Amino acid sequence: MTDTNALRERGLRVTAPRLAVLEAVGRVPHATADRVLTEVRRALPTVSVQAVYDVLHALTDVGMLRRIEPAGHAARYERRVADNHHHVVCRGCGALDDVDCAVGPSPCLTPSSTSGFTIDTAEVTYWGLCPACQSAPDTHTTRDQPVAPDAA
Amino acid sequence: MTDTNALRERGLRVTAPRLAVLEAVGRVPHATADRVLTEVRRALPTVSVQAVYDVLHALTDVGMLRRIEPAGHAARYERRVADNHHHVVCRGCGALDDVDCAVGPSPCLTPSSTSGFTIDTAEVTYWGLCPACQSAPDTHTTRDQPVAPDAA
DNA sequence: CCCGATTCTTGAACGATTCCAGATTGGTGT
DNA sequence: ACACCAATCTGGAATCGTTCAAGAATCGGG
Repeated sequence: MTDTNALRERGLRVTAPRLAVLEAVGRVPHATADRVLTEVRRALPTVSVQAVYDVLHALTDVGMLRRIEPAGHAARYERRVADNHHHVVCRGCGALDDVDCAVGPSPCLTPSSTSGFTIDTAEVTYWGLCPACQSAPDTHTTRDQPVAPDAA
Repeated sequence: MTDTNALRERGLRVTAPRLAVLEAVGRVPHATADRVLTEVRRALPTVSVQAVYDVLHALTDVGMLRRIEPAGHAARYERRVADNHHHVVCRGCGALDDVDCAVGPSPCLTPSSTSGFTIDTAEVTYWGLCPACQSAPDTHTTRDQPVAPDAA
């Protein structure tokens, strides 16, 4: 299945920015909007900030991308794989990685009392320290030279 | 245990803004910083935005408050009770409520592979619709109640 | 190949939060 | 009680990520 066909199937027009965004998110695991912009501009130097946001929204809406929004950090995007995995976020540098849930397909999905809410999703986020921040306890104050695994 | 004593025990100074913030957060279940500011100003009209943020941070740091940051919404604060409960967030209006985890003390707390991360917390957020938004699917734009503006 | 709807560009605005510098205050030691 | 000094507060401006607005460009069915 090509990206072109995938777009058509969902009733979306096939445009250069959209293909480029899909390619970029596929290549850079958990890219921020800003990172996507940078990547896309290597191929299409003129794409606007707005175009990237529009495309990310459009693709997220039709389920071709998944958006992750760790508290206190910019949103990240990943190509949606059908599985229901979760994420770890580093408290030090914000690095993000995938985590498969150890216990069954959907644990925690059935809260005891929901106060009348209709629940459609349960989202699990793990917080901790990435390997780099474990060995360099206070280095995260240096915002300019992040040791973050996916920052470079 | 008075708030005054609780503050002293943690080595924090006892100031009017701090007591007022504690009182406000205790009274308004999941208040945003802005809401806390409004509440506090009823008693102390001159407190600054900054003072409220400073106090919220200080109290959060020593564990007297817990901060909740639902994706796409302003942070909320609650008086910490020792239990480990989770939260439901309404996709329609951003309403937030407490949820007790149905399955045991800490399910999902042991992910299979953590990519070398040291995990200290597992956070669970449920997403769905609150009772009001279930019966009024698209009406939340016309509501006067200043709940969080939503991207939906 | 033409047209209308969708998508893109540019540029400015936005809300939540933080940074800054200086004035004020709490509470420990005397 | 008194003074002192660091912790705290005030006011205002700045920051980040994201969105709004209006017009120009593009996609793709007929």
